[in-house]
Amino acid sequence: MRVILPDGKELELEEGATGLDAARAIGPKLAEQAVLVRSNGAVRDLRLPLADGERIQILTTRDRQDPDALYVLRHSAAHLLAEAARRLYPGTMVAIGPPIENGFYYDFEFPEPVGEEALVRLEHEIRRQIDEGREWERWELERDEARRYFEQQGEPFKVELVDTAEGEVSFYRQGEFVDLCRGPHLQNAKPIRALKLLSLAGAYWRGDERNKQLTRVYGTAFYDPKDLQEHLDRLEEAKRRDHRRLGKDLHLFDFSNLAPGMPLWHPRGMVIWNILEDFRRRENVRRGYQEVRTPQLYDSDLWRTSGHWEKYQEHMFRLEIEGRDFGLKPMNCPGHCLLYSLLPKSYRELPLRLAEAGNLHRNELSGVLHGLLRVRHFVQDDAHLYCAHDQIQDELSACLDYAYFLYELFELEIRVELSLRPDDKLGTDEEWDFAESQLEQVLAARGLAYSRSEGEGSFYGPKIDLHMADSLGRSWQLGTVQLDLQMPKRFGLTYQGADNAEHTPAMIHHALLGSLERFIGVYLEHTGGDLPVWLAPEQVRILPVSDAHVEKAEALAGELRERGMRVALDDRSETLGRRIREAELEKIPYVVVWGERESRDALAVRRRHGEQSMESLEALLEELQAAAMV
RNA sequence: GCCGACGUAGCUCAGCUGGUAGAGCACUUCACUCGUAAUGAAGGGGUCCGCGGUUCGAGUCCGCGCGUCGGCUCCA
Repeated sequence: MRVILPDGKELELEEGATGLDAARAIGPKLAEQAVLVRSNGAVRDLRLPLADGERIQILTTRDRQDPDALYVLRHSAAHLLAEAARRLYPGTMVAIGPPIENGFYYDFEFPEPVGEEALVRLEHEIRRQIDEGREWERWELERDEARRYFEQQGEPFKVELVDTAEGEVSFYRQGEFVDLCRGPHLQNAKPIRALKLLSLAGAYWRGDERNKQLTRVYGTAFYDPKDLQEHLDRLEEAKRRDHRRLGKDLHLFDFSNLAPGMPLWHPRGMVIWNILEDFRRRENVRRGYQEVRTPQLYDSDLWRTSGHWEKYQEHMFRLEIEGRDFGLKPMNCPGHCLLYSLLPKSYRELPLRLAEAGNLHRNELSGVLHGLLRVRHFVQDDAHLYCAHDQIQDELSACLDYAYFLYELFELEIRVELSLRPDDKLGTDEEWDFAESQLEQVLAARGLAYSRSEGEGSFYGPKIDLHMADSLGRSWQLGTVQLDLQMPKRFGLTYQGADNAEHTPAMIHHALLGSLERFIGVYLEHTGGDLPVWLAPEQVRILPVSDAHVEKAEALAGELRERGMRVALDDRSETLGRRIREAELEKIPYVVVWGERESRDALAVRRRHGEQSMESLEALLEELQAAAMV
C-alpha cells in the first residue's frame, strides 16, 4: 500500500504498516522524534495502522508549539500524574485525565484529602519517572475483559467508563500504570522536558453535583522549558490586565466585605458608567425604544406567575413585609409584562419596545462571585420587545444589528451560541420548534457562525448568547437575545389585531452589553485599562513645568473644559518626570506640558505610551473632539 | 454551595521553630521650581479579617464564622 506525504510524494509501505513504520521508512531520526500522525486533520496514535492512499503528516518533537503535538504530550503527562498519584498515595482511585487548553488535569479520589503540598510531591515523582524512562504501550480489549480488569484493580470509575464505551476499548500502559484511554500517546516520556503542576480543585464525577466530588490536579507541560516560561509569563501579563487590579489602580470601583458581590463605584468609575448609560439611552431612542421604570420589589405572586419562583426562589433576595412574601427583582421581564398589561393594547402599538436599566439582585452562590464579572447586584442594558408573530424576524434582526453595532464600536470578538430547549421548559414542543427556528433563521440571514447548545436555553425560550473572553481566556456571556412565547401567555397579555380579534404577542428579551458591571470588567481586560478617549474618566492632564506656568495652564484647562473635555491640572510641586510617569500609569490618554517654550500655537502633547508632538491648540482640540465623539 | 489556597498599614508584601509588628510605594509637612516614566528630608498611619480556645504569653497553634483567589457545579 502507499500513503501520501505532505510534500505530495508517495510512500510505499507493507500492508498494515503503522504511522511509526512510515516514519521509520523515511528516516530513523524522524522515527525517534515522532509524536503523532495527523491524517486529514485528525490526530492519530503512531501505533495504529495506516490506510492505503491516506494523506499523512508525521509530527515530531520539533513541532513543539503545534496544538496537536502539545495535546499528545499533555495527555501523556496526565498519565504520568496518575501513575505518581497511585504510587505516592496508595489506594487512590483514578477517574479521567484529559489534555485541555494550555495543559491537562487528572481527577482522583484520594484515600485521604490532600492539600497543595501534594503538588510538589507529585511533581517530583513525575520527574523521577521521566528520568527513569517511561514508554507507552498500546493494546485493545473486549469490553467485558476490560470491565473485569478494572473491577479486579478496584477502579470503579473506570468500570463505569467501560460500561458506557462501545465495542473494543484501548489501553495504554507506562511503568506501573495501565489506563483505559483513547490515546494518542507519546512513544516515551523523553519529550516532556517541562512540566508543572499548577493547582488543586474539587470536581464532581462526570460534572454532576449529585455525584461524588473528586480531587482534580491541574498541570501543564511543554516540549521546551522556554515555552513553559513563556506560558507562565503570559499568566503574569494576564494578571496585569485583570479588571480587579485595574479597578483598584485606576480608582474605578471597589468591593467591601460588608457587601459581597456588590461593587462600590468610585467617582472615576462612575464617569465610565454614566457615559455608557447616556450612550445607551441615546441609542435606544434612535432605535425606537421607550424607557420605563418598574419596581425593585414585588410580591412573590408576580414571580409565581412568571415561573421564576418555582425555579429560582433560592437565588432571590426575599423579605417579609406585613406577612407578605416579597422578592427583590432578579430581572426586569415580569415587571415589564405587568406594565404591558396596563398599557393600551392595539396592534398599532406594536412592536412595543420597553427599555429599563433596572437594578437587579441575584443571590449567586458565594463560590461563583468574581470581581465585576459575576456579581449579586447589577444593571443590565435590558429591553423587552412585544410584537406580533409576523414582526419577530424584523425585530430579531434589528436586535442583532444593534448588538453588532456595539461590538464593532468596542472592537470586541464575540462568540455566538444558540441555546436550545432545556428539560424543564415551559410550553409545547411546537412552540419551541417555532421559536428555535426563528432564531436559526435570523442567524442564518446574518451569516453568523455559531455553536448550538442543547438544553442551555431559558425555561421560557431559546436564546442567542453572545460571549466574550476575559484576559485568561475564560468565556463570559455579555449579550443575550431571547424569544419568549411563554411569559405573554402566563401574564395573559393580549393585543387587539386589525381583525378585531385578541392575540397574544411574542416577547423578545435582550441585553446587548449584558450587565454594565460585567461589560466594564471584560472591556477593561480587553483594553488593558487603555480606554478610548470617549470613555476615559480623565481625557487630558495638563502639567505646568513650574509654578510660573500654573496660571496659563489653568487657562488652557478652562478652555478645554469649555469645549467639553474632561481635564485635570497637576500642579503639584513634583518634578515633571514624575508627573508624567504618574499620568502614564493612570493611563491618561493625553498629557499636555506647558512651560516657557509653549504657546497656543505650539503645545507639547504627549499621548499614551509616549508618543509626542507639537500641536496648535486648534489641532489638538480637533483631534480630541474627533476621538471623543461617538 | 463544594474542593484547595489565602486574609498583616491605602497598595504590594516580609515577619524562621509562639516572646505584644516591619519594608517599599502611597499619604501629610518642609525644602526644591524642575522639560517628557520615580528630587530630597521629616512625619503620621495597624482591633495583624472576626469570634472562641490552647498557653504565663497568639499575627504565629487549634476550632468555628466571614471574605477573597483558582477550580467544580450553577448562571432567569
